Amino acid sequence: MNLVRPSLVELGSAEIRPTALPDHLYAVLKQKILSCVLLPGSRLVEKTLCDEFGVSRTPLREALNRLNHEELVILQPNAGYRVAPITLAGFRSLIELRLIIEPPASALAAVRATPADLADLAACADLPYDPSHDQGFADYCRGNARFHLRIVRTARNPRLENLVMSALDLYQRPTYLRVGRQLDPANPSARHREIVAALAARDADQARHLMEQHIRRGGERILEAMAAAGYPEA
Amino acid sequence: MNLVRPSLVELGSAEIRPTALPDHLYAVLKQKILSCVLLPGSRLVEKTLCDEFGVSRTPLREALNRLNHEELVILQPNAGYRVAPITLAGFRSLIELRLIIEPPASALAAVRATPADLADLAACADLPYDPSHDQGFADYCRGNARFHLRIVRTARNPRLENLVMSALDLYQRPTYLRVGRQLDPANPSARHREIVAALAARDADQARHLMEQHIRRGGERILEAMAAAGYPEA
DNA sequence: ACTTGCATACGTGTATACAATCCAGACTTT
DNA sequence: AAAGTCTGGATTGTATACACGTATGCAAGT
Repeated sequence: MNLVRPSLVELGSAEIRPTALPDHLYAVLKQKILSCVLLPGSRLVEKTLCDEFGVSRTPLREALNRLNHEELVILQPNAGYRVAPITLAGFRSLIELRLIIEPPASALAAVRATPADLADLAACADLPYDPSHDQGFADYCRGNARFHLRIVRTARNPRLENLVMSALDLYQRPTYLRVGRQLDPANPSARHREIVAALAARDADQARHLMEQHIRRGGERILEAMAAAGYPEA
Repeated sequence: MNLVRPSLVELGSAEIRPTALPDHLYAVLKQKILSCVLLPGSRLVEKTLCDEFGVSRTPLREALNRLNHEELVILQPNAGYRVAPITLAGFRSLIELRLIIEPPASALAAVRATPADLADLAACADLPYDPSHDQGFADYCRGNARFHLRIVRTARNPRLENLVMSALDLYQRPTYLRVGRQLDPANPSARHREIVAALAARDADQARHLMEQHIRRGGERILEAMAAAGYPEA
């Protein structure tokens, strides 16, 4: 490698020693895909990316393989890579997954939350919601994901946490494409606060129920917007 | 590559064209790890494995990376690979995951099952249970996994299917170590048939409930045996 | 005897060269 | 003119050589 590695824009995080090359490439590519800087369906060529990042094919291929197994890029053997397309069926299965995992995880969180968790969650619940600017919209999306992830973390099961993290990642892509952006009715902070209140009251059933409603409504809204925008079924 | 690739023992499956090298290595290593031919904690060295399989490091590393991300092997940077250890906490989180996913998936299956699904499931429900021989025990484990996977497939959500597949894989390892083998009370075929009956009756709630009981009991039994066998908490 | 420092060997991390495969376009043939 | 085939280029798949970091064993000093 003969190029200085560009430092990953990492908000707040210390980033002491330079990240391992494949991890770094993975993170950057993933960010570009999730934020639709690399559009769904666009072609990815190893050589081109190597030149762009100033690395050889070996670490890059490791990153692409990882993205491939997470279904963010598609690799047709001996043919090439493409950024995974966005489909209605794919998004539906994602909503279904979230509906299965996050409500029970919230119920667990109601049982297992410490006072520190609750304080943290209360701080995460309120989101800055300013859809008039791109940056404001992006901040809102990240804040929303952070809240949901923080809930699952409170359930104290690392497997669940990883799963939801991955699901939220995939979830952000249609959102970033501004599908359903204008349809956003109101800031979901109110609903978030209700959920936190249920956790604080140790009301597992209520937490489960509120989370289910919350995810279902948001998912249906985006799904409708996607259908209206003409995304393919599969 | 100058060596004939050993064909993967694939029961029934056609295996038309030779599998891609990394996929093949991944499958073989995974099988060895899950069946505890490669014991938890044992060291894996790239060069050694390369010689053994007659391939170069590139495709092998791809397989190891995949296993690493699935938490079947652990890689400490610049130090080496080890087969992931088995811990009580890890297994507990796995049970919790199955308890969250499979019961709702069964409920979905009750709604979405076709007559063909039901026939298939009925055929999968009965397991050959002969714990007196190693082979009989292994067959039982595989049959059990196949049944649970067939249920989830009936839910018609590929994401759920992949998740449960991965969870069942990890689940088999403690079982293969014969932990809790002698404690096995009876063939679970009866419980499986009850679940299939609930699906056939389109009784989603009953299917969910039965599946939850089934997983909880099996999990607790293995967990107790693991604790008795002295597996570490973490 | 125990600790500390260094040298060496071992194993992973990266780069690059080579082989196999697929696709596109042009040419030939019917 | 249409269809089939062949050839060239592009891109991934694999192998291998080199660079770097880490651990281990030995020796010297306390």
